[in-house]
Amino acid sequence: MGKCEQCIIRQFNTLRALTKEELIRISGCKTDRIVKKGEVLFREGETINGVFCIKDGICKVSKLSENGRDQIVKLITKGDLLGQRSLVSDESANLTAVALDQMEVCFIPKHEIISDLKKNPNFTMEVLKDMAKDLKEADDFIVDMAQKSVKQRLAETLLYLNDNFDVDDNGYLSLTLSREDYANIVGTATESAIRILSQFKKEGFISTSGKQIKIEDVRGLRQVV
Amino acid sequence: MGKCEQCIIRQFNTLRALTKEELIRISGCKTDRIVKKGEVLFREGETINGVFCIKDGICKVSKLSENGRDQIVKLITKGDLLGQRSLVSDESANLTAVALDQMEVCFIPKHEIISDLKKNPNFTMEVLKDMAKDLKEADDFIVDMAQKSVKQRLAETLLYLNDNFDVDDNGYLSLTLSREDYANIVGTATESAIRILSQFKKEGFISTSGKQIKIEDVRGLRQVV
DNA sequence: TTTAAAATATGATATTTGTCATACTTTGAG
DNA sequence: CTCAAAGTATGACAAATATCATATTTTAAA
Repeated sequence: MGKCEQCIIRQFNTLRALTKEELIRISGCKTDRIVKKGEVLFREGETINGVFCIKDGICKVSKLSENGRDQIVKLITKGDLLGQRSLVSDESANLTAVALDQMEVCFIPKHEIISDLKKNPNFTMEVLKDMAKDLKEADDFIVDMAQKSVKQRLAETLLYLNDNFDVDDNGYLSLTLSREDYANIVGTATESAIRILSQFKKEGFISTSGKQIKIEDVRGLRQVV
Repeated sequence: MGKCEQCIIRQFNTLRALTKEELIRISGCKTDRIVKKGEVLFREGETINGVFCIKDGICKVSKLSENGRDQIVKLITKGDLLGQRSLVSDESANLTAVALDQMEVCFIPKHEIISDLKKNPNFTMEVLKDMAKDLKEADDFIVDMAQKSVKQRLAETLLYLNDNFDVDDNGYLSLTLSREDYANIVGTATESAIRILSQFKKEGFISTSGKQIKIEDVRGLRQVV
C-alpha cells in the first residue's frame, strides 16, 4: 500500500497542507481500494465517517429527489477529496456517490484526521477555502438551474466536460456518460436530453459514436439559447 | 455604539466561538449601520473585505443571471453572519445583498477577524460547520430547482417563510415580498408566480391582502404537485 | 387628496418540456 | 455467435411555463 507522504495526489487537494508527520500517521490507518464502474462509494443516509481521496477515476455525486429521479450535483475526479463535509458535521451523508469508471480511492477515517483539523490551522484554512469554492459553485449552479433553458444547460455541461476532462485520441470525451446521466445533470427527462443531443448533432455542434461524444463546435455550443 | 462582548446576537452565529478578548478587540473596529429597505449592502463584483453581522432585519442575496434576471439564492436574517466566504477567499463577491426591510448591521473588517480564524480553532470549526450546513442547503436547493415544478417550489417557499419568519397579529407573513421577489426565489417569470399565487388563493391555501400573504392551509401546500 | 407610476392580475397565445408509445441499436451474458 | 436486455432515438401528444397585451389595484410622490 502506498504511503501518503510520498503520494503526489495530495497536492491537488487540501491534504497538501498536512505536515510530514501527520501524513505518516494517516498513512498508517488509511485504506486503499479499487471501486468498479457502477459501484457505490456511499449512499444517501449512510454515515461516512471519513474522507475519500480520489487517486484515479471519476464518480458522480447525486441526490434522490422526492419524485424519484436522481439529480447529479457534481462530478468528482482524480485529485479531489470526497466527503469533507462529514469531517465537520455529524449528520449522515445527504448525497450518493457512484463510480463512473474504475476508480482507485483511499479512505481516511474521520477520527484520524479530525485532530489535524483542530491542530493544524493551515489544513483548516485549506478546507475552509475548498468549501467556500464549493459554495460559490453551488450558488452558480442554482442560478443556472433556475434561469437557463434545458438546452443551454446541456450545452454548458458539454463544454464543462470538454474543459475539465480528457479527450481521447479521436477527440471524443474520455468520460462517457449515459444519456440518462446527462439528463440527471441537467435536470430533465432522459428523452429530452436525447432529443437535444440529436439536435446538437444535426447542427454540427457535436458528433457521436455510440455513447461517445465529440465536441465539434465550442463557439456554437456557447451561443445556444 | 454597542459592544460585541455584550451583544447577544453573536449567540446565533459563528462569532459565539470568539473569546472575550477577541470580542473586545473586534468591538473597537466594527462599524454599526442602519440599512434602509431596498438599499444594497454589497453588489456582485465588489470586494467586501469583511463580514456583516445582522442585528435586525432581513435581506435577499441574489445573483444576476446571464439572461438579465435576478435569482435569489437565500434570505439572510437577524442573527446571521453575511459574507463569511470573503474571509476565506480573496475573490470579489459573487452575490448581491439587498435589504428587504429596515436593517441594523455591524460590519467587521476582514483584517481584524482573519487572525482569529487562524488562531482560534473553535471559531474556525464553527465557520467550517456553518459552511458545511450552507453547502448541504445549496445542494438541496439545486435538487429542488432541477426536479420540482414551479408550483411545488412556490408552495415550499411559502411554507419556508411561514416556518422561518414571524407572522403578524392577523396571521400574515411579517416578511412581505413582492411578487417579483417570489418569482426570483422560485426561478420563474413574475406573471407565473402571480398566477400560481392566485390559484393557491382560489384553492384556499393562502389568503392575501395587498402584498401581504397569510398561509391558510399548510397541509394543502405540502401536497402541491 | 390627487394622480402618475409601479405593482398586481388575468387572458390569449407561443414555446418549452414532459410523457407515453414504439422502433432501432448497442452491449454483454451465455 | 446469438439473443435478450438495456440504452438510444423519434414521433405524437399533453402539460407546464413564458411572453405579450391589457386591465385593475396599490403605492407613494407632489
